[in-house]
Amino acid sequence: MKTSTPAKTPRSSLVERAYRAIKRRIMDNTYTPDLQVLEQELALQLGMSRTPVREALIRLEREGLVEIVPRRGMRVIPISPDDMREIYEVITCLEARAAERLAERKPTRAEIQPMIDDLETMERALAENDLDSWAAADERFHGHLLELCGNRRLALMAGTVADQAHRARMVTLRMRPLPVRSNQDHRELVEAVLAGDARHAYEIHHGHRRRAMELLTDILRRYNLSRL
Amino acid sequence: MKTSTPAKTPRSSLVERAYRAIKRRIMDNTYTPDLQVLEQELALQLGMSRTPVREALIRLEREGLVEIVPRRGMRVIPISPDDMREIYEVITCLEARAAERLAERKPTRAEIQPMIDDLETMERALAENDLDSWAAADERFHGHLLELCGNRRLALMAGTVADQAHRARMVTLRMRPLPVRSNQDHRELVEAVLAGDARHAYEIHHGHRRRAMELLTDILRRYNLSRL
DNA sequence: CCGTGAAATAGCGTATACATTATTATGAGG
DNA sequence: CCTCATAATAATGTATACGCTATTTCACGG
Repeated sequence: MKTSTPAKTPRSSLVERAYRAIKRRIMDNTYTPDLQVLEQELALQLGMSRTPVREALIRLEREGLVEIVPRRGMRVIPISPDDMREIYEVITCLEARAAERLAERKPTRAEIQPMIDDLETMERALAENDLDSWAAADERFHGHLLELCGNRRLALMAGTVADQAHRARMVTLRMRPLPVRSNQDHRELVEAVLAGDARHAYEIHHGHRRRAMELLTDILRRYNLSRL
Repeated sequence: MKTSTPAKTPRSSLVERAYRAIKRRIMDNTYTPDLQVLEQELALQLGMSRTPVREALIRLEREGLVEIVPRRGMRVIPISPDDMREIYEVITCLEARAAERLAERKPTRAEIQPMIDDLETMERALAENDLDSWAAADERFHGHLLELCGNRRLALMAGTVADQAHRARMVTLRMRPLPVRSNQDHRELVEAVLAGDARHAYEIHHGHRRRAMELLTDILRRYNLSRL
């Protein structure tokens, strides 16, 4: 009988490093949608050969972050108002269900402490007018909601599609009104979850995301940002 | 199984061929979850080198169909009752929204003709007790709903996660009661869509998928199928 | 100056080579 | 016969090689 332990994938593989590095540069807008970056160039910058770079690019392509154009290299996929709507529609369905599911589980305060921490960070950040810190905590809050909801596939998909909108959200961060209502929504969600009121949790979060969608698509349209 | 080929990539690329071939074998249960298939083996069978095989496997891994275990090759991911629940939960949110969206658009009968054709095929198949033909039309029906809903990201995600459950659905096809209610749901959905009644379309489809979820998870549990 | 086609170039897709490392096999000692 | 250390093996992860073809360059005629 073989007592073979499942071999672990090396977390520090070159593919993994390439994936992370390229993804980071996409997220922080180092690579903009008009820029073409060649495989060879990436390989050179990352100090590795084209092979792991290619494999990382395939992952990023599947996540909807880049497009691989033969002979042109990779290109970050730009976000139009319609894309934003598509993305938020998906997020809205999935996260609202996550909220509902989490509330159904009637978690203890300790279990959702990460969300509560994020909530408090957001409130402090808003009071101090620190939008960057607010945005970071907002993303963590939504991430924790997904993590805690208990459906890994749902979490993965919602996270993937949310990442597609990250750059656009950052760019528009200062074109939005202050996220006062957002913070209210977050607090109400936490309360509904703690109360185990699944229906209410669903409704709150659904409305929360839907309003964000309207807000963002409006901004993109108003400022004529069709290829963010 | 539908594999949208990015127009840019030559449809005859080896990666694409490998992807299709391996995916087909997974879907029709040629490769079962316990079977380990090595990269080299796949390459040999497909008459190509390991490189395109690896790239295809990365795609399949991102779609949640296989796991790549270093030194053990690829392994089809088995479906447990909990997995089935996760999958159907995602499908339920997304497809219900797709139905709602489609109805909102108030499409003409001609626009949704593909769905109507599938519907009729399903009704005929059920009358003739041809379950395989029914199942194929059922998949096409849901695929067409997604295609027509007008949100490509939503369609892609729902399709991807639905594919994860394909094998399990096929295996349990004959353990279910006859899909009489299913056909009713489908017809009602089409009618609600044609009437432009978005709310109703949402409710019908949501219930439809939720019932399917309960049915399937029950069957998996009852027959003790924990690694399908 | 502009359009056209041939030649040059570049970048990719795929194959192959190679080093690393987990797994299996081997063997000695108890 | 079993245990543990060590050697052999195998499959991967990554690098490199190479030919194909789209794109660009460039010469030349209109």
